[in-house]
Amino acid sequence: MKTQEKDSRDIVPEPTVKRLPLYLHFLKKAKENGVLTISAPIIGQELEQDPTQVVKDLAYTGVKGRPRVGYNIYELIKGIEEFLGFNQVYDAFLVGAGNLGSALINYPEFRSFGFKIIAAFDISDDVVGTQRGDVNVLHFNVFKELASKLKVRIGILTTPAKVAQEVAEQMAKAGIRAIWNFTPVKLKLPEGVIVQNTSMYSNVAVLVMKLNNQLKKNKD
Amino acid sequence: MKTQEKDSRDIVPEPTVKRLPLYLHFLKKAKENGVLTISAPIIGQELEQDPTQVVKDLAYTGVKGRPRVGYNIYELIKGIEEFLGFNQVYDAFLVGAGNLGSALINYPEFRSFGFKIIAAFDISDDVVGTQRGDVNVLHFNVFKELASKLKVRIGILTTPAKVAQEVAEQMAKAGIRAIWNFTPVKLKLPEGVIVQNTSMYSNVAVLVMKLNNQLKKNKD
DNA sequence: AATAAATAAAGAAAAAAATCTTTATATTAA
DNA sequence: TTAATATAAAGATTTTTTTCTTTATTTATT
Ligand SMILES: NC(=O)c1ccc[n+]([C@@H]2O[C@H](COP(=O)([O-])OP(=O)(O)OC[C@H]3O[C@@H](n4cnc5c(N)ncnc54)[C@H](O)[C@@H]3O)[C@@H](O)[C@H]2O)c1
Ligand SMILES: NC(=O)c1ccc[n+]([C@@H]2O[C@H](COP(=O)([O-])OP(=O)(O)OC[C@H]3O[C@@H](n4cnc5c(N)ncnc54)[C@H](O)[C@@H]3O)[C@@H](O)[C@H]2O)c1
Repeated sequence: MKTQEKDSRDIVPEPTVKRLPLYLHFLKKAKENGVLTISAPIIGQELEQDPTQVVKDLAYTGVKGRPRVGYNIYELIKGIEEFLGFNQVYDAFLVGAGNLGSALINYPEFRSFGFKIIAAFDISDDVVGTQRGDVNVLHFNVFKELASKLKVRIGILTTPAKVAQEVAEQMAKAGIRAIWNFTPVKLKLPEGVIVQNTSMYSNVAVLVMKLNNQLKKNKD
Repeated sequence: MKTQEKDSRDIVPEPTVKRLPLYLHFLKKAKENGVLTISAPIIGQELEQDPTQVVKDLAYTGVKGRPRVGYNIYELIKGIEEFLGFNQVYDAFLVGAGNLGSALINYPEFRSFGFKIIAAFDISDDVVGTQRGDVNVLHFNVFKELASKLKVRIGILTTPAKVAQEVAEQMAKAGIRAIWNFTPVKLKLPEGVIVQNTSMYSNVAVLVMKLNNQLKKNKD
C-alpha cells in the first residue's frame, strides 16, 4: 500500500476507530442495566481487550476517567458518539435492492451509527416501485437528480459484482463522497471518493482457516 | 488482548489470510478474461497493494512464480484455494432466518469459499416451515439433534442481539465449532469454539469518520 | 552467446499497533 | 488522618505488519 498522507486530524489509528463502536454497544447495554460508572478493566474484561488498550482508545475521545471509579457512563457514551460523528445523521442512498440490500434497508440501528437510508435504487422492474418498510425503491436513472437535490453524500453499494464499477462511477458523478461497498470488487474511483469495503470473504477465510487448523490439531 | 498461543501451523498473519480471498476473486475474474499468467506487480496495481506484499502473501501458499513471467494463473487459484481450505466444502447451519439471515441463505457464492448453508433455524411461526431457495427453515428445537447427526461444525448467527449469547451457547453444546457472528454481541463461549465477528458497526464508524474528516478538511 | 530487463524471493528496515511498566491521583477503609 | 488500593494516564518496550533493499533467476533481445 502506498504511504498514506497524514493529517493532523487523521491520526486516530484505524483499529481504535473500529473498537470504539464495540465499546459503545456494550456501554449502551450496561447503561440500560443501570450502570452509572464503569472502568476500563471492566470493559476490557467483557470485550476481551487489554485494559490499557481500552484506556488508550477512550483517551482519543477526550473523556476523562477518575482513578478508583472509572468513567461516567453517560459522558462516555456521549463522548464516543461525538467523536465518531454518530450524533449527526447523514442521509444515505442504497443501490441494488436485492437480498442483501433489502436486509440493510430494514435495519433501523444504523440510525444510531451516523446515517439513515432514505431511498433505494434498482433497475429491475420486479423491485422498482416497491417498498421496504418505509423506504421506496426508485429507478436508478433518477439517482443523480435526487442525490444532488438532496445533497446525499453516502451511498451503499449492493448490486451484483459485474455492474459494481459502473454503478459506483455513476454514484461518484452524482456527488456521492463515501461508498460502503459490499461487492467483492475493488472499485476504482476519482481521488477523494471514500470507499469502505465490507468483504465477507475475508471473514469467511479467517473462519475456515481457523477451523481447519483446529480440526487438524485435534486429530494428532 | 491476551498473548495468543502460537502453533507452528498457525503462523500465517491474519492480514495475509484476509487479503488472499481478494486476490482470489480478482484472479478468477482475470482467468475468465483469458489471462494465463500474472505477476505480483500487476495484482498489486489492480488491488492497490504493495507488490512485495503480494509476493509475500502468495509465498505462503507455496505456489512458485517465475521471474519475468509471473505466476501460472491456474496454479495460483488452485494454490490459494487449497491453502485457505476452500476446496473442501463444510456444511453450515444458520440461526435466525430474518432479514440478514435470508440474504445470506440466498447467497450461493459461499460455496466457493469453503462452506454451504444446508439448513436454517428460527423460532418464529412466521418463518418456521418456509423455504429460502432450496433451504428449509426449521424450528430451533431440532437444531441440536440435526447438528450432531449431520456433524455440522459451522454455525451462522443472525438472531436479534438480545438472544445471541443464549443461542450461541446452544449451538456450541450441539457441537458447533465455529460461529460466524453477525450480531453486535461479544459472545462468551467455551474454550475452543471459534468466533468470527462481522461487525458492520466498525466499518460504518471508519466510513463516517473519514467522511467527517474530509468534509471538515474541504471547509477550510 | 552475451546482455538487458523484469520480477520472484529473501532479508533488512521502518512503521504501526499492542502490550508492559511506571507514575500520579482519587477513593475507600483503617 | 493516614495508609492501602484501584485505576487513569503517560511512557517504554515488544511484537506485528508493512515497506524498502538487495540478490538471483528467467526470459527476451541484440
Ligand atoms: N447476499 C449476500 O449475503 C451477500 C454476501 C456477501 C456479498 N454480497 C454481495 O452483495 C451484492 C448483492 O448481493 P445480493 O445477494 O443482494 O444480490 P441480488 O441479486 O439479490 O441483488 C442485486 C440487486 O441489484 C440490482 N441491480 C442489478 N444491476 C443494477 C444496476 N445496474 N443498477 C442498480 N441496481 C442493479 C438487481 O436488480 C438486484 O435487485 C453482490 O455483489 C454480492 O457479491 C452478498
Ligand atoms: N439487517 C441488517 O442489515 C443487519 C446489519 C448488521 C447487523 N445485523 C444484526 O444481525 C442480526 C439479525 O438482524 P435482522 O435484521 O436480520 O433481524 P430480524 O429480526 O429480521 O431477524 C432475526 C430472526 O431471528 C429469529 N429469532 C429470534 N429469536 C430467536 C431464537 N431464540 N432462536 C432462533 N431464532 C430466533 C427471529 O424470529 C427472526 O426471524 C441482529 O443481531 C442485527 O444486529 C443486521
